[in-house]
Amino acid sequence: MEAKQTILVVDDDKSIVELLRDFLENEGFSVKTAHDGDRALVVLEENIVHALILDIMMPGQNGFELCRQIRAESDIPILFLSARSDDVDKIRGLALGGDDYIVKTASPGEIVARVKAVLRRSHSQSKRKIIDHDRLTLDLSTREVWLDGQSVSLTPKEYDLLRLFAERPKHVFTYEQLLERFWEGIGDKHTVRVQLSRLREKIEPNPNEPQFIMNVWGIGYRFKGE
Amino acid sequence: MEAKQTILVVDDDKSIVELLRDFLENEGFSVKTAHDGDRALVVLEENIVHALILDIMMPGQNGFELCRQIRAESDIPILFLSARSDDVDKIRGLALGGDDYIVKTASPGEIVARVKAVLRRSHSQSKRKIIDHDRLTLDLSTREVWLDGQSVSLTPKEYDLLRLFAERPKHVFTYEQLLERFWEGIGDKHTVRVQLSRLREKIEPNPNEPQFIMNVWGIGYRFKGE
DNA sequence: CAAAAGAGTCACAAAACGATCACAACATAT
DNA sequence: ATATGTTGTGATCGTTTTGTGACTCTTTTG
Repeated sequence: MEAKQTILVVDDDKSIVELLRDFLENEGFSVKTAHDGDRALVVLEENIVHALILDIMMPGQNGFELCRQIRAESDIPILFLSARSDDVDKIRGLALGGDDYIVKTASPGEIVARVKAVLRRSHSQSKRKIIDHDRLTLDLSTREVWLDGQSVSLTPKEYDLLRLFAERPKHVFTYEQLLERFWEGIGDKHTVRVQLSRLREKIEPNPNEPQFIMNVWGIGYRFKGE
Repeated sequence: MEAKQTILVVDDDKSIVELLRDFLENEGFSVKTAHDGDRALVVLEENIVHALILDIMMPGQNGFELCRQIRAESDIPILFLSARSDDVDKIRGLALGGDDYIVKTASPGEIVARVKAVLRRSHSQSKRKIIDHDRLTLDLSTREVWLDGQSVSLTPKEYDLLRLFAERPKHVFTYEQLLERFWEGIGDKHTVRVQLSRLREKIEPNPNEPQFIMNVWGIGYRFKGE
């Protein structure tokens, strides 16, 4: 008894739009359409849309520009449509969280599969994964961190490190493992130490007596147990 | 009455993927496949996968990057595939817990054997790798040690020594073997004795009458047997 | 039982390790 | 272009670990 999911298809080529509408409606989706960027923005404002299929190459305002505007407002997953597969790299660079791309020559089945996959991902992501260690809380979907309910602002690397540790409490990570994972294997232990020092300064009530990230002499670090 | 185990094979080379599928299905595994990292992530979300065979060199997002993303989410064992054996060192650094690697030239039988080994390990590891000798307990993944339930803090060398002994109770290690293994062959018996003296002080209820690490006159040491 | 070799302990110094600061390089946002 | 934030590197300082030498205790052996 699940509500229909709504997909917005944006393409100046009307035959493609109608083709996609057929496939998607067939699969039980509700479909909205737009033939240019401005129209798309209007539709987005007037409807609850769960995902967007967007042609990159459109006259006037192109797909990338539109994408940026949308992204400023929401996290809705976007599936990029492109005629040639050359653009794929560009799209990769642009792609965020739940995004994907399709070449126009893809089969109906494949397109529908991608749409479903993208929706599933954004779904499970919106279920909000949270890690909680009494005083410290991480929200994995928003990358927010709180200490005693107080929001803490971390840099990307700080957050990534903390998340790894918090997800596997008590597990000891060696310097080598951390370097491999966060520094592509280049750098030395010192880099790790400095980074963790900075992280501690932000999340440890008293950095001199760490409560969360403990050092394991000669080996590496681990997140506190119990 | 055991459920089939599912293996995900990720490689851009479709012929290799199908080859592996044949071998593995033949052995009673259920096999999923993906030809790039993004697809792999989707498959992982949609299925219960017990192990992953992953090509390191793939166009676009490479295997290391994918591995990192997966590792952020789960502990699933990963078997790395590589064409050349040069990468082995890198993989070693990256590998955690139950991981392993295979060169593409390996025989079908070998590959299947590795998969099974890795699954066995991850199985017994999820039960946490622990060595227990009634009064003394080691947790190999966190390097923690307890004596009568009381946590004992050991230095790296102390721990490494203890672990070696505890893993092979009753086995006699000569001074020469210990020096070879922990001191790169340089140093003399005296060094070993001092080190073990310190270790005993921490783990022996009464260091004058050792319960765990016994001396073998003129030869070396061994861990107690019953 | 005495001598010799092995084993254990203690104290001290050298070495390795860890934390932090300051600054430069780099990236990002405005 | 400027300002801001992030990250890596080098220098420094305090701490922990570890090797060494002196000394004592124990076991073996003749």
